[in-house]
Amino acid sequence: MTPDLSTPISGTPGNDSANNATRLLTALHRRGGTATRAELTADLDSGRSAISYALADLVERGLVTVDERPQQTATGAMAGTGGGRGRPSHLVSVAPTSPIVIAVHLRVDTLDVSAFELGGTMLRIEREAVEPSPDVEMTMHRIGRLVRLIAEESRRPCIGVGVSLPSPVRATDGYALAPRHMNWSGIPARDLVAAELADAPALRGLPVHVGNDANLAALAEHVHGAGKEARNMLFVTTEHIGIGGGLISSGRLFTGASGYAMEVGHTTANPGGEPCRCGARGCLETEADPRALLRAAGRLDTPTTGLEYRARVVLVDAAAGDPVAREAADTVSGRVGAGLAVLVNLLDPDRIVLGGLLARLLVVAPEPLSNALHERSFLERAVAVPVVAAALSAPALVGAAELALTPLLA
Amino acid sequence: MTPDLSTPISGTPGNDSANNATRLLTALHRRGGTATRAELTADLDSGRSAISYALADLVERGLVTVDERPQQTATGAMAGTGGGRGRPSHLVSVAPTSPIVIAVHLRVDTLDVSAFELGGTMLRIEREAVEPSPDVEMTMHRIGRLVRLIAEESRRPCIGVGVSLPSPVRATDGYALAPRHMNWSGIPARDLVAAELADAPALRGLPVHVGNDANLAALAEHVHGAGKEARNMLFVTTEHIGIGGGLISSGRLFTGASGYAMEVGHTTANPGGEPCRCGARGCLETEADPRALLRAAGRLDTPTTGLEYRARVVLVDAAAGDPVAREAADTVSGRVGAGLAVLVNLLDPDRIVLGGLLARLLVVAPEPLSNALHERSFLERAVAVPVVAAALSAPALVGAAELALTPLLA
DNA sequence: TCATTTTGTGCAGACGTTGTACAAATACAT
DNA sequence: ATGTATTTGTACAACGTCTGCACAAAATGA
Repeated sequence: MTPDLSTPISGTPGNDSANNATRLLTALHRRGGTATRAELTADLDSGRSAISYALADLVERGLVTVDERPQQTATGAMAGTGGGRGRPSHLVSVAPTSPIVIAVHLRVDTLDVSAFELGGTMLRIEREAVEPSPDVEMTMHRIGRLVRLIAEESRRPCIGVGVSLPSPVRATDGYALAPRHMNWSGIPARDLVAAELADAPALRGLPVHVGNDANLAALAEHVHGAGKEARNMLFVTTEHIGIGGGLISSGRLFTGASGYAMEVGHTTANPGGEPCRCGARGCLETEADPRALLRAAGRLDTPTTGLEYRARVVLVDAAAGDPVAREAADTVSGRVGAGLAVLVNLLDPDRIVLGGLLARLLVVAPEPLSNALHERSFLERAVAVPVVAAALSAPALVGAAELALTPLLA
Repeated sequence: MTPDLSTPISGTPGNDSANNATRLLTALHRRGGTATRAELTADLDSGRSAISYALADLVERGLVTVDERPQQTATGAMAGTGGGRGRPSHLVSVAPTSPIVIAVHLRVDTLDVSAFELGGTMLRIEREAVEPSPDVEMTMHRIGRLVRLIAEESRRPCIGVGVSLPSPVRATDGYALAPRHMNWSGIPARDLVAAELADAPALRGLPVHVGNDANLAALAEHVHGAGKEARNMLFVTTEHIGIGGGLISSGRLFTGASGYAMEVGHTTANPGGEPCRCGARGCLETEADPRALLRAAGRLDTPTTGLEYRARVVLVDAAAGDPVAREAADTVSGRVGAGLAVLVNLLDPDRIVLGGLLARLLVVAPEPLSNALHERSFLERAVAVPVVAAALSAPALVGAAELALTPLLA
């Protein structure tokens, strides 16, 4: 049984995308793919019969299944309900026949390709190592091969491919402007990936969505991770070299007009600090990425190999009591706080999520960060923005899946 | 005939606000209050009968009127249509019985209170001078008196009051955190204005909306001014002291989680410049507000009187050939460009609108600004963001009206 | 005067949503 | 066991919005 997506998941005959069926599917997705009918009814705050109607639609399309008699555990307690009084609620789940998406995440040293279903569940992942400064064409071939492999072996309809790249990505055509540290000058990423899919009849013409890695990580943390409850979430991360950022505004990913928004690397974190390639001094990128931490710890000898790992070691040493490492962690932590303050003044988030090395830094040295944030930001006088570490292990990959799922949930 | 707003301008029985009637009203509003049916049909791209249906609703409610026989001019050309072939389109206008809103704009030296109707037409304005460091209670009384006066004399139903304040405003309760340069410490603005309305039976309980002046100016320029075509518009302005900003994201005002977003005054414009009250150096606020221009021109003798006017004189002199004034204008212009570059890297707007003194500066000295913007911003490599001067004479006032109208158009 | 073009209207039908009343399924007290 | 309270799912009728089609209306141009 293949799901029927030929007709739009309607709404008013015309152009309404905020109908109950779509909202229901979105609510189920945000709950991780499994929820009771009662929970979904509460999420949508409509009547129970509205849910019946919408649910029937989704079931008929093969997108969800309803278990009317949730399995009783050995003790007799219900699986889905809280165990209260009253008739136990049916359990709604993503159907095993429901469509999947393929997510691709290209990093400096690894390539991840993965299948996701509704709810954000990762079904399978393939990881390959990437050599430094890889060949564009060969990399695209490898992406294409893995996507085809996973899509075919999954034996489920695939409705889209999401690609996460370490580069600003033009929204109109998925062109990657400047893939960071790949020695690539700019590539028409969406078209290149789409061309790879043209070889497989089943995948030809499949929509390909491309996004910036940090933006997608922000999206993922918002939907499934540490920013679930937030509606205006600022995400900042660092991996390898440079700083990436993403913003969720009113529950939606803030992309800017062209898709280049939230290049936070050149926010001032330390006026009069190290000179940056952008011409200014003391940018977040030069003061708080793995290189900066290694430099502060006096360990920046071999420039560009295993930066992130070696920076993590500094944090481990700091936690273990190494005074030099501790000093370095505190210094960088303060710089991060100062940079975040600038962003808070501009963006007024209700939550800040830190990813990559910054998440680990937050655990090892939280005080300098929050102190600097409080001192420097005007809004902190009125609202204390919680700063938390990211919750997902592969946020950009999940975000790429999220991107490919949006047409279904929009 | 008073318009009937008791039932929601429906849509689906439940909670749909994106129905044709509302969309039609919004389209009419954005066209300035007058449009042909054909134009509205195109704006909504639905069938003609859908417009018929929605329009009948709005006419019945007394919100709009339809002129079926648009006046022919002396030459015989139609007023509304382009004069092409075919049946001429009916002319749709905001009804003279339609509701109005009252807009209030409090500045350091003036208080404006004004009536607006749908379409953004200002019906009447009352302006009073405000003494430096005014008494809060007295100022609120004056606001209340003018609002009641205008609302009563307009003889039309009033559906809301919008208030623009030179302060960050908390979204939840309309509390003005720190009214700039008023010597006020923070006031529950919404409640105070609402209390003033309680005296007049006709206005009691009327919704009061409070917003930051720069945010509201941004909103106004987006809907009726220089940012009409933009969907991601950055607005920056300066009046008297300090720098204000606002952002339109995907066609909607970006407020942040609490309403404090876009405090752009402390964006770095000149690393190592003048020390700022925020602790950093070279903030936009210290490098590009009227004081900064006066300082650069060597005319900052008497600190805080008529700053904006005297700064304008500097620009006039610069345009007339005064070398010192010219040098000052060029310097400040470059600083503005550098500050905008930081914002462009973060926010990726498709248009920048400058208001107040910055609009005049843009006319007198555009090159240093655009050069600095191009040099410093990464995105400029890919997209050249147009920078234009504001088009409205009282944008914050119009924005306050816009704020009060949103419940009708949402 | 007639064809062409563009625009408004009437009408029937479809569809999503809701509210109400009722049935089903549990926990808890007796 | 039995009944009551509580919570949840379903059937059904009604409503209101939107659409598409066919037709009428109002202009231009040959």
